[in-house]
Amino acid sequence: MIVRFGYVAMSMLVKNASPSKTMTATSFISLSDREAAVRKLERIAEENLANTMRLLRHNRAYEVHLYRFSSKLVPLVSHELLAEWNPFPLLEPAFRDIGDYVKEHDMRVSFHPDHFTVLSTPKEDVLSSSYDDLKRHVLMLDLMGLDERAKCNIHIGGAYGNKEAAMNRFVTNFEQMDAHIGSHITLENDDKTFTAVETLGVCERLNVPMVLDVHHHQVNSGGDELDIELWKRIARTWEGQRVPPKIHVSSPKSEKDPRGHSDYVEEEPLLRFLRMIQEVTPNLDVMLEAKMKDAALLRLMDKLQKLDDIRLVDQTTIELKNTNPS
DNA sequence: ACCTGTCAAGTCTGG
DNA sequence: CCAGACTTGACAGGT
Repeated sequence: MIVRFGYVAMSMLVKNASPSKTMTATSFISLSDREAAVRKLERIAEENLANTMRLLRHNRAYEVHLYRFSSKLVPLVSHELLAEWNPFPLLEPAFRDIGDYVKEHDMRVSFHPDHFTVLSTPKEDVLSSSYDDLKRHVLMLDLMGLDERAKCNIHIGGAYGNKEAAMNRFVTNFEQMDAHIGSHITLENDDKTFTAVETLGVCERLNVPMVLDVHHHQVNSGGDELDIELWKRIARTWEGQRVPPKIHVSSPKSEKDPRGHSDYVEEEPLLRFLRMIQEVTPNLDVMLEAKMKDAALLRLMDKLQKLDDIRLVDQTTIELKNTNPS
């Protein structure tokens, strides 16, 4: 089994390379020259895209093949103050450069729109801004020239006191969307509301791939065990996709705060999972969600490479050998 | 240079 | 019905 690892948005190793710089709405308003304020926002966006390129070069140097873009590349873009603003023509060359680099080096990239993108909502205005947000994320992928292998990962959303109704609303609202947008979406189980089994059910209804978050399942399992049969169903949602299944891993911050994310990732729970699925899954991608980002990734690789059943393929890819053929 | 409070968003909880 | 918690990285203003 071949497993690749990646990290989210920002680097702990590359200094001053934030891809998420922004401006507050308050300070935008406080600038008397609106034209100048908009130009400032555009400069920040260009800086975020330039830093994203720096991070991709860093990823190439460290042989990191998996990366999630920041969802805050363009500051205030969804704010009502800037409803008339369209910065994308200006930013198109920068997006294209990023996409060219991703394709040239065979990287797998994604977005994770923030948790206020909620397709299960009963509110018309929330649904409308959720559509806008997804549209904008897919537009950015389009500007990069990336196809449906590049995903926007979201959660089901709120339950509003009735999970069944909320899931049905999600399905209906999803089906209303342009199929092009839908082809870029993955669904992930969350840490409070929709469990892995519930999320999987929605994925199967919509024929959408599911990103399993192992940590979320630990704190919000609904009593369901993550066994090989459940994994086979999850893996099946990736059939026909041109990318391997992806999972998220992170470790609990503490006993007091089991849902929080710790700085680094414990290897033992991950290894148990990988050893369970290795016979049915030849290729897997693992996104680390740790506070220490790429530093956590390198530390995990350092620990994994010492194990007898693991061989490093490159700096962030392992081969897990099958030591239990039965 | 560093520290503390504030900011974006939607949902959920408590009062 | 409304205020506050939740989450996260970064701004903003202070020392």
